[in-house]
Amino acid sequence: MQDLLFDFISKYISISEDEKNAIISLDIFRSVKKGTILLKEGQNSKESYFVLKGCIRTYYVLDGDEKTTAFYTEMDALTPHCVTSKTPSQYYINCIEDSILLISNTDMEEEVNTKFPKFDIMCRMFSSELLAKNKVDFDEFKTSSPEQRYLNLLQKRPDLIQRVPQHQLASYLGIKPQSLSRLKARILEKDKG
Amino acid sequence: MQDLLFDFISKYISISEDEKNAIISLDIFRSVKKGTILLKEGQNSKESYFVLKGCIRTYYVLDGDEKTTAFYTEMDALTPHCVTSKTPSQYYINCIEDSILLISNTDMEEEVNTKFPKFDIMCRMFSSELLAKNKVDFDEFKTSSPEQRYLNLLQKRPDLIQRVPQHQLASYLGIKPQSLSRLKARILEKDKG
DNA sequence: CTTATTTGTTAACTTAAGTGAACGAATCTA
DNA sequence: TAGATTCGTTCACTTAAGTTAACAAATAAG
Repeated sequence: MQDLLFDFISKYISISEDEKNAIISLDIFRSVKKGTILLKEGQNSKESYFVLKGCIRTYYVLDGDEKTTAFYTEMDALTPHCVTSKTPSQYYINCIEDSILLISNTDMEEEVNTKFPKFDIMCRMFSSELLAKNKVDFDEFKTSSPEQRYLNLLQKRPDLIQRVPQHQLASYLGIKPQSLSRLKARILEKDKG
Repeated sequence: MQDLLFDFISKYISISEDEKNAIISLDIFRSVKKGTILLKEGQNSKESYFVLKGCIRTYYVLDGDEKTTAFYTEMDALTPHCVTSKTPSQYYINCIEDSILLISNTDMEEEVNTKFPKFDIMCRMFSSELLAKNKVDFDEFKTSSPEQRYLNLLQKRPDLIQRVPQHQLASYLGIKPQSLSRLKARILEKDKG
């Protein structure tokens, strides 16, 4: 399982056996049960997550109901806003499948930098890449209709549509569950005719 | 004008006079005229931008018309997706006001790191903060209606509504120009009644 | 196994966004 | 300055999403 992580890191920087052992010694791999709440609204967490296996989601509670805004699956990383801004979290993080996560804490930063000095460089490459990607996703969202967004998701992350409850998918697509049902029926009708 | 940049950097790391001089010696400050196209679709640019004064926008050309997806104003930074992904750009970048920009090139990276070793650390802090913020903006967009998005913009970036053409604002809000006009009229009507 | 809760779909109705066209007003250009 | 283009708004009409409610299927709880 850790090999997945090292393969991932190798995409950005070269990594020695010593560094691999140093990372393992940090003891940051966690097995997390489906349903676990990793972060609650109002909390001041310092934890970041990297998904090795499974799925976690972020959601807001607005007017009493949940609005799911993102899913993180294999090889996705998430540093909650509250960690960088040092303000209470506006949203929840929830583990929706039995998962294996890498959980790091900003308090460990000094230790990480000592044991693994290339950490900053790697993070800079990684987070600037993620930022650019996130912007493109946002652009795509802005410039397309709900139906196009659904079709796009079907292309790019077909697994999500299978592994995730529809009502969570709906808010992820920026619409209501009823609209998602209708939209899917509409598409199916088109394919027939 | 450069003081603006140094004040900005100081929010993340401490910076010495020597380092300030080193940054100035990189010769990266540019005055750019309104209307200038900084990046075109299909180009493989290595340039990143930091706005000291003025405004630049990113836009796509889809089915022959422009879709504006973002505006960058004072103290905003933009590394185009093509720079990190090393693939041709999907979008344009356009200077929409006479501006003063800091323009850096990935070819300069080695020189920057020599002259200003804290650069990586600063970038990591900066881009991970930006990433988290961008996600929150995306979340907000997903969970609100066009009208709410407009009212939200009115609160958070009232200057944008003044300084930017309405048809560009419309696609930034994910709607058509006609819908933006209608939506504004609707709000005005509500305020009266 | 039975009951309660959650989840997904369908339907009727309301509301708002998309579309295509028209029209001044502002801006640019020759 | 005259003519062309761009820009913002309005209108009538179409299309699709929001809303409220009902109901069946799947899942969880007792």
